[in-house]
Amino acid sequence: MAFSLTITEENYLKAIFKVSEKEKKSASTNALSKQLSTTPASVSDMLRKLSDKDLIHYEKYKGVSLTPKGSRMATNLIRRHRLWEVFLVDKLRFSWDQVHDIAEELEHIQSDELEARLDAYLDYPKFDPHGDPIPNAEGKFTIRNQFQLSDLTTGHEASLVGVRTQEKAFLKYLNGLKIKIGTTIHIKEITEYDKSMKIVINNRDATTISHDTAQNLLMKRI
Amino acid sequence: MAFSLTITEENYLKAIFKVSEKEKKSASTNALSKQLSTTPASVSDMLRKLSDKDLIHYEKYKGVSLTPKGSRMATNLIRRHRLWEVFLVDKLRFSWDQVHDIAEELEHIQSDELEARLDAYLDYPKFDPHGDPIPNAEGKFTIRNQFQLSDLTTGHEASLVGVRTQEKAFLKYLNGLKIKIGTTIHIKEITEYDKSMKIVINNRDATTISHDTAQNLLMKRI
DNA sequence: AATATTTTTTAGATTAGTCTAAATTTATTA
DNA sequence: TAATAAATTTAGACTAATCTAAAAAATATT
Repeated sequence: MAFSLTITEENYLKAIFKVSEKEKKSASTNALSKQLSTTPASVSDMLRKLSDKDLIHYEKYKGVSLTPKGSRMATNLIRRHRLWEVFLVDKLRFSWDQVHDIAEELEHIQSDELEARLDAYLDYPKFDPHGDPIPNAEGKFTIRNQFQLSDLTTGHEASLVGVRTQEKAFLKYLNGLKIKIGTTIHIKEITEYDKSMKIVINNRDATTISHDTAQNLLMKRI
Repeated sequence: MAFSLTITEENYLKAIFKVSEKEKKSASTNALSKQLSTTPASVSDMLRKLSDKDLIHYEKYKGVSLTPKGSRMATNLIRRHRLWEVFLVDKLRFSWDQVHDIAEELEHIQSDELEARLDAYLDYPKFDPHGDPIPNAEGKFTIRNQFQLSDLTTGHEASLVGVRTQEKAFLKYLNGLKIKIGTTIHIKEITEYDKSMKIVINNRDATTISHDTAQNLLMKRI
């Protein structure tokens, strides 16, 4: 029996998934309140509710983790979110910095049939427009060999497969540099004192990027 | 300043629009409670709120009508609903009896940009999969010369442009008869006592339909 | 180990949307 | 037109999600 959650409950599950993934351990009340822009008190309340529904493992003062059931629902939301992002970029020609908020709403539309048909219509994409993997219907993520551009040394080149942050300002900055998924980056020089990099983009434009930027670019060998 | 309403408020506006249109006058509390499957008490509460926001004209015990502002919001919801239905049928290959409930959720996604891009992607459709007109961005509906199949006499033929009800059972019945938008119907015979009609569909299959069915088929001359 | 600090939970309130039951207004009909 | 019925509104209560302030537990520090 497919029981359904409120949008708020769904957002809590997603937040728990994200925080646990980032911190590599159970999520704290405080971390969740930050992720969700609510107060810790609200989080405590909701954790009790989600626990009653068997979606999370929760012991007071000990942090939370998802049960298999909660995890399935969270990955399904991520799947829907990323499928909609592909739709918005590939079909409706939105740019990659415009799609997050809209997909944040679209992911809550309740229909397995819609999810399946959208997936087929988009030709079963494995990655979203930011290079993040789209879990399959069973919740499995494709793992990819990737590394930060900042890990590369002078003279080497690599191809962009993803970004580590989706801040709009960052994505727009990349637009300006004509850097997108698939773009080739060649490292010409690394400044020693601040690790900034002189790079060539797609064998055409030369520019210099900060270490911070280089850390946010996920690459694969060509 | 584009202020936004809750999904519930939006649904009330749509209900008021629909009831007023059907009854050709201001909507009563009871009619709205039926349309929305709530109690009259809930409707009274909400009417006060919508009135405070200048979305409806409301005098206690006198029924309600939409203000220009409320009307704009209602027609915009109808526009979005119908655009999504076109998407679901034309692009995702849903059948016309499956799309209402999903569009009912999709219409509430808040993004003018999304609406505009979807419209362009679908090539600015003027009618939805049930033949209902899609209002333009200014809220204007295309008016069409149409009549019920039941108004036609023996020997004449016409082409289906819409349906008067979207009950799933009715739409599925039409699927079974291979009747859809654009289908040609030729009237062979009308039984006098119950007004049932012997018809030929697309110059191929002959069948008999009830007067009730004939009243729900909207046609245009060929 | 005792104290101070941080984190988390509880208590009590608030808002949106809903309900039932009672009160009030409007409409119908005898 | 007075009585009855129907429609509508109000009163009071409930749930979900949130908040602030206070209490309690866990962690860090001296």
